[in-house]
Amino acid sequence: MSGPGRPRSETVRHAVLLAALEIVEQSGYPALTMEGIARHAAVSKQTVYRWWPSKAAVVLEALNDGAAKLAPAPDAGDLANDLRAFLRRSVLGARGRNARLLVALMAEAQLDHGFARSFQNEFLARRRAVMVELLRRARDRGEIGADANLELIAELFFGALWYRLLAASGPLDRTFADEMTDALLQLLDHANRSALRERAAAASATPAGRRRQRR
Amino acid sequence: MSGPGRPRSETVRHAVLLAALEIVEQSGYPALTMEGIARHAAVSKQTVYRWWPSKAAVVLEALNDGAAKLAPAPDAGDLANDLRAFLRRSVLGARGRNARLLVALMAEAQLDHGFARSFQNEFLARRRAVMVELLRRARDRGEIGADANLELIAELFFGALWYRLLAASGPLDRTFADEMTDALLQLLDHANRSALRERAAAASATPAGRRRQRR
DNA sequence: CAAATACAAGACGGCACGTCTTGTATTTAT
DNA sequence: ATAAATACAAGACGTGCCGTCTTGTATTTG
Repeated sequence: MSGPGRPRSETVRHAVLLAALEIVEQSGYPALTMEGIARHAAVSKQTVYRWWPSKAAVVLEALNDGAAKLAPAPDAGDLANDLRAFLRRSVLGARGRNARLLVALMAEAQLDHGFARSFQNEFLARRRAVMVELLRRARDRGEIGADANLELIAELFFGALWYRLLAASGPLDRTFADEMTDALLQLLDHANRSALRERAAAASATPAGRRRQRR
Repeated sequence: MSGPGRPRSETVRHAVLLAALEIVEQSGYPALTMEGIARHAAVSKQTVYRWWPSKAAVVLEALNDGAAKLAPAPDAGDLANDLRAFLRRSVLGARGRNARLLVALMAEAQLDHGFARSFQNEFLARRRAVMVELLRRARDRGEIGADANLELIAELFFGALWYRLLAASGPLDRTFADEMTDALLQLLDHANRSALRERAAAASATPAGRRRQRR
């Protein structure tokens, strides 16, 4: 399968990712340089450039490596509980060391168009997709009106999350996650009621089933 | 009033701000350097460093200089119309050249803690404050329940706005502004109804199991 | 005139950039 | 075994910007 030639060293790869994380931890992302990564990893500079086009690419891979696989959304079959769990996990996962890495990557994405593409496709869009999938399941179960703009709902959440990360406008705690959950549920509930109202208009009145069904 | 010594040259100040804008326009923010600013403005490098600590500070001043004064929120005495107008203006004002400057400044704020303070205090917080003030007036008129979390509402909007700017998740058009308006109005409307319900709840015990309470 | 401040011009060492060169190590195909 | 192909180490190289410093000139107030 793999052609001729010396295979890529997994040891080197890990050393580079680890070095990047350690430098960021000790000196902050702005102090991270390609040269510094190579030095700290005891690796040739050329080798770093061979596999990663920029320090941001290194950090992104380190971050994704740490998260291993993209955590799937909870699926207990109940919108309110699933959404609450997902938002809590997302909010709490964007603190501490991860917060430092995330804001650095978002900053870099604004300054490097090439990296921006990777970051949007391999990170931001995927996170939104997980949440939209969670919402879509609820919609298929009939918990949400078919007219709900799921993408916009996801954007509202990730927008607020990133805004707190980038603008330091407030804490990223469970209270924030739950306030967001309540707000989003309310928006979705409204869409649901609208849909019900329309459906009811056709087949006489089932008066105001204004309840999200709990299983 | 001003002490002895040669006064600061307003000509030089304008030349520096203009040079920064032109360089960003022509070559992009990453290509902007303190040296380049000085060269392009035909000004001594030392002079630039005397008045601005970083290129981001130059750009921020250029941006604020362009906006002249912070545009006040519309105040026609009607929440829905005022909010819609404000969001439309905010969204449309974050496009084109401004978009390039804004994302660059947000990026820089993540990499430079000193600049982050200025940016948050002299820009982000002020924009939020204008919107919160708009909402507060509506609350004083009784259009919004007294328990509504106005700061969170403002965060939802600016979060989504910045997310579209930074993550390129969708267009910054009037449709987006109006969708946001509808969503926020709905959240505020709910708060209003909650307040009414609580006031009326003195008479009847609330049966409903598991109601989301606002804090 | 003296003191104080602003500005011009440019030198300076330091550092990271990204590329290039040279040599060695490790794998596959013949 | 040999050749081809690829990975890696080590480091030189020119370029550009960093932020500071030096020297000299211009402009204002007291």
